Amino acid sequence: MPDQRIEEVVNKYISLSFSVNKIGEALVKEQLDCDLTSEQHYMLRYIYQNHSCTSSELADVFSVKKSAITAIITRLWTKGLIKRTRDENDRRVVYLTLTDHGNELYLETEARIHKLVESIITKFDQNEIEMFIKSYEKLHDVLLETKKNQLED
Amino acid sequence: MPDQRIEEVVNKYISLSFSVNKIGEALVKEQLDCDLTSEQHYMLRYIYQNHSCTSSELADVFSVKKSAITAIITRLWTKGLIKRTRDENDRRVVYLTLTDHGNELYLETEARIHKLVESIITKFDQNEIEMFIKSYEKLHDVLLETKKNQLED
DNA sequence: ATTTAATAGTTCAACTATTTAACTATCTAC
DNA sequence: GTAGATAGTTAAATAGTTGAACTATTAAAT
Repeated sequence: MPDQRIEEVVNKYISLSFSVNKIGEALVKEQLDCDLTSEQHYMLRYIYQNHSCTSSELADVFSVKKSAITAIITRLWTKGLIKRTRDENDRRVVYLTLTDHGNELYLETEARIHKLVESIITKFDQNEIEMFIKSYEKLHDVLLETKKNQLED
Repeated sequence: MPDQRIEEVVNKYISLSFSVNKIGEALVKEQLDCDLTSEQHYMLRYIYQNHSCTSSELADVFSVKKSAITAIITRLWTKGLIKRTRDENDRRVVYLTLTDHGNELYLETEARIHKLVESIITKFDQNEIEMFIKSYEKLHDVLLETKKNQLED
């Protein structure tokens, strides 16, 4: 690829990713309950999908410090959406799981978000969206790799 | 597309977009000066690309309320990175422009981010990245349309 | 011309998210 | 047993965001 085209693609990617993210987040936020924030929802999502997880795991996945996770999960705990359980073999470790209420709320919210995303996905033809997802997955892998390389610096 | 596959694609899109955004943002944040936040940088970026803009425009582009913009631009103003100029024909309107310092800082930072994004983009073959960008653009258009439709509700 | 309605941006208070630094257990390695 | 490392928490400070109210200012209606 000629250098000039790379420059254009890079610029386009930066602008698109910014805008897609902003609008995407705003649309998702409208599907949330008034007392659940976007970060909180994604946290419930991760816990739901993994049945249980630790603060360190969340900190890694969300690319933030452990103390940020503590603040968010304390709010979720205060709302009765998650519970904390100490690991019996390593008392430093706390497992986070969803309460019944947390489970219900998550599922209701996620259903609304699914509907939203579905309305968007179905505007693409099948071949195009499959190719897009495949490249998105590759992008994800490249970003993960880049993140790991920078951690080693 | 069969319903089941739609469900899979939707779920995959939600997970990927969350993760790509989180990691992408973390990587970008590492290219910033220690006293410039991600939001502030993107604001400088928008002002730079448009030479001048209003708070309302920024609020629309960033999908936030005008008061959020006021808070951010006041911080940028305090740092000497932008200036405010009242429109002479409509005294309610304030135009935001970059100062020389703001300009310099933006360009330096953006160069580092470009390098980062370039290192990622060049991991794709030309055909794939061109197709990806094309679909990303379409996604952007669909999201914009969806946002507009929801504003009318 | 006057009044009412709408708009741009600001202010304020409250809340959420994030960081850093320090801390309290707890575990691991020697 | 001691030193070092780790998981998660605490506290303070900063940034971002919302909703409500506000101050001009402009536009529309009367």
